[in-house]
Amino acid sequence: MTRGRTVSPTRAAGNTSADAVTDAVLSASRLLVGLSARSIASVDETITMPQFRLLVVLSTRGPLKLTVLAEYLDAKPPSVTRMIDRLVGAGLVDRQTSPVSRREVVLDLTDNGASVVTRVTQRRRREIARIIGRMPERQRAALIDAFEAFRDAGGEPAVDPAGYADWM
Amino acid sequence: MTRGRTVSPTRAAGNTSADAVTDAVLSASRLLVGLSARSIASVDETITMPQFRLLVVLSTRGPLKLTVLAEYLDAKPPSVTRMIDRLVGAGLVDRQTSPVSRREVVLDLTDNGASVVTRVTQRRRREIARIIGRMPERQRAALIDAFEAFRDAGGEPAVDPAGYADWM
DNA sequence: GCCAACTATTGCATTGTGTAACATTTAGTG
DNA sequence: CACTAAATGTTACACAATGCAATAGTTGGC
Repeated sequence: MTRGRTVSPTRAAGNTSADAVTDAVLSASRLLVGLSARSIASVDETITMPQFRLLVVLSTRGPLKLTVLAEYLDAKPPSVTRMIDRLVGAGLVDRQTSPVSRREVVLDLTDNGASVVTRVTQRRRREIARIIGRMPERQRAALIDAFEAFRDAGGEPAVDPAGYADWM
Repeated sequence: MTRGRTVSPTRAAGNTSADAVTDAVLSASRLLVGLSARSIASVDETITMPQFRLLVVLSTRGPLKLTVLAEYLDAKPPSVTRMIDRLVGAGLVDRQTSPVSRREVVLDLTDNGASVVTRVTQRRRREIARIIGRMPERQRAALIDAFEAFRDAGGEPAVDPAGYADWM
């Protein structure tokens, strides 16, 4: 009994524009994920993607207590406790008991941690700029418009009240 | 010494269109990743994203031996061995000693595994179609064009010779 | 003042990941 | 043909990320 072999599952029977969009976004995602990983590695080989994402959240949101940080990361507190353990060990995050409540802790970037975020971000931005530079001029504006439309249609807040670029 | 607090790191000083593109693609990625995760969960709560990705590779490429599968997944053989252990245990993958060489194994989807891929893919496509349906008509074509241009500028092969939609 | 709720941590389990060491099998070479 | 080298997959060990359950300490309400 031989199962039919499709060239690509998303291009199988019932092909709609959903497939083309999926492939397009997925390709772009692959590209950016790889690019981000390389940007991180170029600054510090030992920092993982989840760790960098945590640093970015602290960078954008400022000092946070653990439960709030966990919410932003969409993770559970135990996970975050352990990640923080490692990042404190690496000298990238500072953990202090809250001055207002002794059961809370306040997490913040160290200068070192802030520096990592800055350098990785700059690196990534440079790489992306290089790619955009190779795109046809006409496409550049269209790219942003189209994807913002997609994002809006998908239900993600058009503008995050607090600034929201912390995916990785 | 107070570190400056930027609203969004990618929008910090030196703001270029790279930032807008990054945010746009990252938002779209977030959207699709979440959507994919939900599509997988709706079919089988126990299947993880890396596992599903492996299933998709087997679905698109057909039976593979372990080292080749590992290459497609950009992973090392030991990782794949263990993932396969679990997927064989779950009845989604079939592992056979190769008929041509007794040191090779041939991995392939079981009917059950193929069914999972089909159902998750359909589900995901349906969800994406719903989102696209909410987009302004004019944007739909622009979306695909723009992202293909971005992907091409990023160096990813414009058309994968063997069909290449196995990101997750 | 005591009990309930909150906050973070620790214990335990699972998955994914990698490097190094290993066993088995195949291929090549003299 | 015999022996060695390469290929192939697995196992051993280590570590990051993740979650649930249990726990310790703290705070707040009544």
